[in-house]
Amino acid sequence: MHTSLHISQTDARPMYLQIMEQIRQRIALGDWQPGQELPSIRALAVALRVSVITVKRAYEELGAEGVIVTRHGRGSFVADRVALTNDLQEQRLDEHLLEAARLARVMGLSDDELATRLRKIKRKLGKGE
Amino acid sequence: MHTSLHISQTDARPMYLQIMEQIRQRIALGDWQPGQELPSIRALAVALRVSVITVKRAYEELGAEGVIVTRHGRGSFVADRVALTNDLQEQRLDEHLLEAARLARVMGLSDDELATRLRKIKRKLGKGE
DNA sequence: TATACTGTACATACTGATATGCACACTTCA
DNA sequence: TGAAGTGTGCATATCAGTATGTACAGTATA
Repeated sequence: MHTSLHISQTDARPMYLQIMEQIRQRIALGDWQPGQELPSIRALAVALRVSVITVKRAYEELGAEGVIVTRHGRGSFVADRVALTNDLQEQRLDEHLLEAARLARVMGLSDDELATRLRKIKRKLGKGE
Repeated sequence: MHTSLHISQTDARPMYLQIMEQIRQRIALGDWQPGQELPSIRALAVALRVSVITVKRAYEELGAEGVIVTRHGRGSFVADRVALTNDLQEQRLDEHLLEAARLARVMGLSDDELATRLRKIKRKLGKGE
């Protein structure tokens, strides 16, 4: 199954978030298909040199988001219809973007300046955390 | 001087942040003028029923932002040239962009997708109002 | 049904952020 | 100079988030 997920020690974000993100990405890329079984939490824990519980937490939250489905004693699977982007998150994203756009207009920022600002912040985000 | 700052217990954000924000607002509104002395940390601590140290922390961070200036043994004062209206807006803009970037990453959105989303929202904003 | 896989529950440890009290240092001015 | 006002340093308490190991429970199948 060559999971090839990995934990970055230099990444300040919690491990369970890193795991969640990489799984989301695998699914988004079509690398892992709907219905397909995910690595067991034990197997993944060993591969990542991380506690079972940490993987469990990642799976739990992905389950709550509807990205995967977990069955006691059976395993975890990519959800059939993957609402990969949570509606709630999408709504929050738009709220922040809208407020940002409003402020930018008030401050007289051009589209380019705003876009540049966003890029800069994304860079910092990727590096710092 | 009727400070009339207050701490909301129902507000989940830390007290020192609430204090910072209210002081920024007073200054932005011109309620507190450049050079004007702020309440002493002790006085404010008593008024807000909060520890001296909590107020100190708020003042420290406002000092680091250049919004106020603190002199040992003298007191704290509104900074002389407070480009606060703009700084404040700029800060809020960055906060929204940062949160948007965070969400986008969590949702697995690419840079392009995020930028497109922002453009779309800006268009709608320009038309609607 | 026994075995070897699955996931789960729980008690605990560690860390960083937040909030605190009190003794101390600086400044002003009567 | 001393009293009364400023801010500061430090040791500590509390809490939420993160991470852990191990004993337990469900499922499949030889």
